[in-house]
Amino acid sequence: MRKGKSTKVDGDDRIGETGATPTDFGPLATWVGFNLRMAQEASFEAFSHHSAAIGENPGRFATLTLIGRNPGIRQTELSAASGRDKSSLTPVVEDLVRRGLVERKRVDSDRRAYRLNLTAAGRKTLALMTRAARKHERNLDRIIGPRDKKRFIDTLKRIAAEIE
Amino acid sequence: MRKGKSTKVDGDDRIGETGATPTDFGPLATWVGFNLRMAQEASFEAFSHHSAAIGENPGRFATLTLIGRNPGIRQTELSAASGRDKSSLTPVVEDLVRRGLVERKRVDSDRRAYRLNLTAAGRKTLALMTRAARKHERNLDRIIGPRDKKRFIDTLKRIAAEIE
DNA sequence: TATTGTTATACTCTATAACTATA
DNA sequence: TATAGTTATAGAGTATAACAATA
Repeated sequence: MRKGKSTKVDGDDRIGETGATPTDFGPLATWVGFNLRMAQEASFEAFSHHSAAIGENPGRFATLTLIGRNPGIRQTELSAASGRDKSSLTPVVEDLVRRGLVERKRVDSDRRAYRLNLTAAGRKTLALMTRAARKHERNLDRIIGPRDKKRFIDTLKRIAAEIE
Repeated sequence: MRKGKSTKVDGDDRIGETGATPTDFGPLATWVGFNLRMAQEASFEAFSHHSAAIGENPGRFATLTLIGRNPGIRQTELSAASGRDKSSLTPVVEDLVRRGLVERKRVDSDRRAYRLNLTAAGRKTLALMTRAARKHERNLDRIIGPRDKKRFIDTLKRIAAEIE
């Protein structure tokens, strides 16, 4: 969780005044990278709040969605799909299993691997989170405007795919 | 640092086939929040690479820029401007001072506080990072397209400011 | 009493490398 | 030899709470 960000600062007398002076962000203010980060952090935190009301967090949401959409997915696949190392996923899956949201079954044809599936409780939690996500999306839609949304998402996708 | 993300997964036989099957991202694929995160991570990682070539990281860049643009800024102001708790900033500033990029001076009129300024070495490092950032921005510009850039940044700013 | 910055502590998320058990 | 998943470990980045010095 993150502190609310404020652009104003108090008690700033470095330019010989006694009143508050806004901080100068310099070139940061006009750069895509910086604004991308600020927008993502704000959006992420807002969704964290919605998720917390369900007792979950945004990362769990992505994991549950991927498992729900790809029944029987194996951990290595899941790790590739979410762009995280498989070792990063171990504690996440462990937590979901422990809380009864996901079940693991050994694969008969390859006994090294597990298949992951949502349990009934997992589906229920995913449904709750999906509802929260839709609400969050409606907030974002309101800000972006329906006309620009498609192009906006397309640009984000191209950044993720093409940046080097 | 993060693994490259791949959408394809291998060895997926969960739907009775032997060939590779793309993972289904379900509603994630069309949601702003998710794509915002993916784009930000990709952009951040790309800039991390550029920064690493200078021996720095993106977080240091923002801090150095804020100090450079606001000479004599105090740590509490800096923490407000960057949206982080003051205690999170202590080790960052300590590191910058230790490496000779930033200097701290006690404020005469308020001996609890410090003022932060870049040293000559700090200005030099900031100049190098700024150059790397410009290169990174040119990559982003190429992807976004000059026509859409202004609107894209404006949308990001509004998300950061208005999301709840 | 309130504020500035530090310290102690803890939590989340991530990675690499070495390991096991299988293939 | 190679792969699936775990363990051990580490690092970055963040927060809260308590603290000393000063206001």
